[in-house]
Amino acid sequence: MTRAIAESAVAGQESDAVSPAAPQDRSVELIRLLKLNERREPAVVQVALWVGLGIIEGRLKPGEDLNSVELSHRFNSSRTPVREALMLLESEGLVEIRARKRPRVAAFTEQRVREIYYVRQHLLALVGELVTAAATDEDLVSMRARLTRMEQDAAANDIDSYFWGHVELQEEMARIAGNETLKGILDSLALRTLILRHASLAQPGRLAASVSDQLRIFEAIERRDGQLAAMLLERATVAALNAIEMGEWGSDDGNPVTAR
Amino acid sequence: MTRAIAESAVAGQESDAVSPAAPQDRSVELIRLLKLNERREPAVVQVALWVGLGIIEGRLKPGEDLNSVELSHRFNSSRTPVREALMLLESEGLVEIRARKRPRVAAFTEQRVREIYYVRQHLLALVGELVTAAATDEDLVSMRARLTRMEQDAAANDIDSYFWGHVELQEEMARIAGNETLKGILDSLALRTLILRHASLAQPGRLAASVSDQLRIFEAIERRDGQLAAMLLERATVAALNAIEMGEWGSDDGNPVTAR
DNA sequence: ACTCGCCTTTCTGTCGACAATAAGGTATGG
DNA sequence: CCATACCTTATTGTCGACAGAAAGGCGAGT
Repeated sequence: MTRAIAESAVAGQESDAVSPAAPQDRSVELIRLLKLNERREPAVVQVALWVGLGIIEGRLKPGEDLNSVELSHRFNSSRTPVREALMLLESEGLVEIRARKRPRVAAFTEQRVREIYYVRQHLLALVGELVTAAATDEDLVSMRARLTRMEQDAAANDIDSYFWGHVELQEEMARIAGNETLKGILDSLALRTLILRHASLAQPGRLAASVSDQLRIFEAIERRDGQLAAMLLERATVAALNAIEMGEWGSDDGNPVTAR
Repeated sequence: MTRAIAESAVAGQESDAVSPAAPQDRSVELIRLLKLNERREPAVVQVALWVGLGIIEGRLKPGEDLNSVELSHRFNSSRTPVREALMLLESEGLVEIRARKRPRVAAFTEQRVREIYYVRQHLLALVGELVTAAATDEDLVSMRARLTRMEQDAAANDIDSYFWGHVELQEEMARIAGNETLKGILDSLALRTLILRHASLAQPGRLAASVSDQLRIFEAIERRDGQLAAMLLERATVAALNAIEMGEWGSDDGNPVTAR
């Protein structure tokens, strides 16, 4: 029996109480990322959020079993909505479901992470160009406000809050870019790397570097220099990958990774 | 009650018998595209294939209701596997499921199609570069063989067979490119446009133009000119979109669409 | 004839139960 | 002591039933 789930939280409804800033903001954001807005059967959403957040925050480890009967007990429901929630998470790459085997928390190879960042890098470049062309003055104001908050988070060394602010900023840029398909793909890719990104931000100096990158990107957009914005976004993405690789696998040397 | 499903096929197992060439090849290809290999509960696969093929072939029209109880009767199963199959198709964008409403065949706006092609265009350019760098001699032989078959299909004006050959060729290129994530995204995008692509190939001259495009792309790969391959793939994708837009919405003028 | 609201029917989401299968543990043999 | 085969247990996938929500039809009122 998999006891890990039973140990890792108590009530099932409120397993937060960890972060000081925004207790349910991340749930709201995750609901958007998982597209749970439309498909809002309460039980399904509840399970998907708890498991999804658990994976992203590292409470549930890669490869760990996700026992559907135990989850159903935890949420006082039957296995049907649990299975549905797990399938939703599977479609976003957070969970692996193979026939007749226990669902597991998805595990990435280093190769897979490189792949994701390679695609992300190029898609974010597209976003950079599109967002520069499409951003209204209000959009710029909104983005600037977000950046200010992120700067404050960074100054306070509040990694968690900065992290989610960063996620929301990229989501907003994708929205402004006006290509829902592109946004959906980026959301999906973002989800798969959330846990890694979160960890990489904890590295010394990484937070400051990220803030600096985001500021330069915003300035390029503000000056309507789409090519520059695209290039900066691309480089910032490569930098994020490098940070992840150093943190996660302890890159033997400091060579920048040429994402393939 | 939705009678459409009941009318549009009889047995539920074999609803092909339409094309002369490869009766189940397209099922095999669709199984790959829908990633049903690993998740091979027979009932689920059966339903997903029947509905998915129905959507792609146009047997099931956009917006049409997908009554789960009727589908379960059709396949002598309960609604559980049917629901699961529909969720799989939803995650690939072929079906829309909203809470407490009937699942429907997904309907695209023209805007959405443009979005998809905009992303596809850029991702295929990436594939062009990667595949040129990574293709072994055997890969080239295999691609050449595919192209030969496609030429024959085109000469025989066998749109259906050419169409699936084209799908398989792009799948193979993505595979050779060696980025599974990229391949997965392209598969997903491809699925959503299969029905449109199929229709657009029926336009006079479109088949020949497509063959010509594919040949030039292959030659660029063969000569290891990645940049050219990328550019040609991008242009071919734009051309495909133009064909779709003319066919589907009867473009008022002949101006090439600048995919946005 | 047309609109609005009620009522019936149909369908979805959920549940607990059951058979089949995988996982894990135990005993057996080398 | 380790490996293998068997057996027990736990877990999955499926089913039919049921409550509640949509959808559609019907009638009353204008």
